[in-house]
Amino acid sequence: MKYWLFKSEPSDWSWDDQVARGAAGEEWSGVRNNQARNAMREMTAGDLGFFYHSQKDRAIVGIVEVIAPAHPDSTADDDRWLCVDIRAVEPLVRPVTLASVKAEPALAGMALVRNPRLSVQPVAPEEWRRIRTMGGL
DNA sequence: GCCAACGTTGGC
DNA sequence: GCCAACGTTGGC
Repeated sequence: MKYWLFKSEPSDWSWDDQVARGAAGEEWSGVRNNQARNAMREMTAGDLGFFYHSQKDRAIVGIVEVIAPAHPDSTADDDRWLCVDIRAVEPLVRPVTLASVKAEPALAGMALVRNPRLSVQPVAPEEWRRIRTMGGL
């Protein structure tokens, strides 16, 4: 079981959009970055991830589950890009803001803090537990 | 709206 | 293969 973080602009694809897809989930398509692609390649069905809103919100708002491992991204014009399928599991009771992540020394190593532009990134188990707790779960 | 950080492109 | 120029992302 591994943990991840998926970043999205809510005006583009929001947590509410994700929830609306229900158990069928949705392809996490459109990733055009090698590091993010490599992260998705390591995912297996059953892995869990945080759903993060960038831009105006800047907060982790929910938990998602990987329901299909990496496969070619049909929205790409060549075959080197991949996507996984994810479904919404549950929202955080309280969103965990980027500011509160940055304020927590134990989370200073997260890619969210160190490399804000990486849209799909791994999360360490201890980071996962801490953010879940901060989010009221 | 601005700008820093990063990735990609293309000339050499 | 290097590196300058450019485009994009995302925090502020």
